[in-house]
Amino acid sequence: MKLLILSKKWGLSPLSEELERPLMDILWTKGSMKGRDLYEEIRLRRDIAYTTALTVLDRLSKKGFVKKDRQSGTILFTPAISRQAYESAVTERLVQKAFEVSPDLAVSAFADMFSKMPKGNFEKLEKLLEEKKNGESQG
Amino acid sequence: MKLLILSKKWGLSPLSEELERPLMDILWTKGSMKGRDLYEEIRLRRDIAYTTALTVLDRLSKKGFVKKDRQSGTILFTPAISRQAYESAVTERLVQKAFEVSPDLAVSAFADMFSKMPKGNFEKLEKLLEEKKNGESQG
DNA sequence: TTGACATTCTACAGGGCGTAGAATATCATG
DNA sequence: CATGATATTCTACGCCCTGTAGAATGTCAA
Repeated sequence: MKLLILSKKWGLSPLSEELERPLMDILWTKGSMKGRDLYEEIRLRRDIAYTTALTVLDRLSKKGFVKKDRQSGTILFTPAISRQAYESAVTERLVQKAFEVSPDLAVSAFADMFSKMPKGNFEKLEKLLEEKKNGESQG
Repeated sequence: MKLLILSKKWGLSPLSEELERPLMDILWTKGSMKGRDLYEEIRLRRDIAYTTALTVLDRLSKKGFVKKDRQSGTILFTPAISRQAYESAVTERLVQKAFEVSPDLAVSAFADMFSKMPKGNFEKLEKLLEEKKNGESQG
């Protein structure tokens, strides 16, 4: 099974770096939090109002990124999707789009990328490719 | 030298598929055109006003995608960047972003991509990688 | 100078997001 | 149960991007 984060209204929305992503980062790091604590945390970095944080958090929940569980009056915010899953979905989308534009160019862009990276990844890729070549498509 | 299509205001703007891209496609295909002709062309696909097409064309020129040359009253619109260059810049950006999110995940996303592709690309990549490995970074 | 045609200006709508005050809900406690 | 503290939701505005197009203005041949 594959998480897609695709809704009618927000086709994958790579979270905005401005506020959404930072908020998710906090949540991903801390696990579950009350709005107030989340606010305290984000406040360390940006000078915004409490309601601003809460509004965005609410939108995030409507987009399916955050789960809200009422714990007697106070709501507990929890990531509805793991950082891993999110990053995975995003990279997948990006890569997919790159190939949509042009497989050839995508391939060279990648090759290029590798020429600027630590050797380690090189072997990693070759290994992955080798696996794929031999057809283990483990899901 | 590397085309970036980056402006203060429009950081790479992958052209919208709605109108911008279709217009550029026409321009890329036909080379240079007068506004009227371009309009006739786009009109075959979408029912919009002449000024709509011209407005978008104008914005495109402000973004640096289109060059406008006045030919006695009438303007000749010409792509300021080739389709190739555009696609190249876009895929590069996409790939780059994928790696920014997570090199590991980017690599597997790519490997994944390859497992669903014609064999040809497989060898192509291996060849490219081989080249990079041996350090020919031809510009 | 005028009329036909082209280009530019101005404007609005709609969606996303940051922003936050107003309104409302929840709950412990008196 | 009423109240006040605290939390959540509603409503709204601004800004940006893009599609949309009429109004205003420019260009040129006749």
